[in-house]
Amino acid sequence: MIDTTQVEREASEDTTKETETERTDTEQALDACPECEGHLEHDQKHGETACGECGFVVTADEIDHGPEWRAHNTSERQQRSRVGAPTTKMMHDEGVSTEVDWRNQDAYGNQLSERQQKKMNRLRTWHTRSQTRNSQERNLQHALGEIERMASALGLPKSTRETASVIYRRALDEDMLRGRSIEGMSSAAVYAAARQAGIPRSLDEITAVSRIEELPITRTYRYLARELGLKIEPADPLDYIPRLVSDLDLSDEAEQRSRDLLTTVIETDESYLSGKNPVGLAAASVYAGALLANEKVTQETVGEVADISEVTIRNRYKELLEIGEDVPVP
DNA sequence: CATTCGTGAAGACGAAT
DNA sequence: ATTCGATTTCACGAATG
Repeated sequence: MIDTTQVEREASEDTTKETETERTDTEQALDACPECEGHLEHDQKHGETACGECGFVVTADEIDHGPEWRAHNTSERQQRSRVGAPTTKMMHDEGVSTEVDWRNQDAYGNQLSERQQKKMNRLRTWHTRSQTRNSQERNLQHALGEIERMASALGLPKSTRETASVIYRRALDEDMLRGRSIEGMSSAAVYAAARQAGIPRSLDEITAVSRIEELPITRTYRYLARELGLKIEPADPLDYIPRLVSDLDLSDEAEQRSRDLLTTVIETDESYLSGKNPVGLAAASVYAGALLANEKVTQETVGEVADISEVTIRNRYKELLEIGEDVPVP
């Protein structure tokens, strides 16, 4: 349950920013990331263009995420919300909190009129509501900010962020946060959401944008998946192929061959996936696909973009060709 | 010379006890 | 909590082009 009564705070922010001026409707501006050469993804909601790979933000529209409208119900809130906050700024505005004294006296100690008393009562009510009243609310704000930040750095679509938020809220409702870090749970939620959405990001990638180590993330994720009964298929290697192909600048043909190879292998032996790193499998099939399409890539480079050792690529690659040798060769 | 291939030791992880 | 089995990684050297 979310307390929807939150105080708007646009008043303090609209002075400096020109807000959402450029609303480029280009879904994805294709370009290369200056950091890691990964492909860039444009996030029009936030006016950011960030690398899908390393999270490097190319054009940042400052921290202002546009005007905040009042949201009257939950769905509106989800659509319009800047769900928590542009990260840091809001987080520490805990420091500027105000107190409304409980006594019905003015600053000089005079009793207030009845009318004034009523007014003060109303003020108190709204004040406590507006303040992140309990630890859960504060927790949630912090977490949602983090989720937003990480998802954006990973180039995940809006729907996935919402999934992550929902997962996090469920975890919070189930009181699963005890003894666990907000960061860990946020990261795990993002990871889970990405997998559910079929656009998996490997744990390494999550770790790269998270503020904590991989271990607590995996632990929390497992716990999360178990307790919440998240039905998550084991990551499908096919889902990794497009990204690898684009990172390696391979042709469509190579991608198609990779897919064909991988699907036939999976079909012939369902159990083949068990226990194996899906990224490794994807990388191997991409490598094989590139070779079949007569495009040159080394095991090393494929391993680099996939974050997989060449040895693993070798092993998988060998097995792939054994099982799926009936794919057409030019 | 660069790339690929094969190997054994060592670590990491999940499942079972 | 420990142990076991499978997988992955690392480091090296050999083979191949």
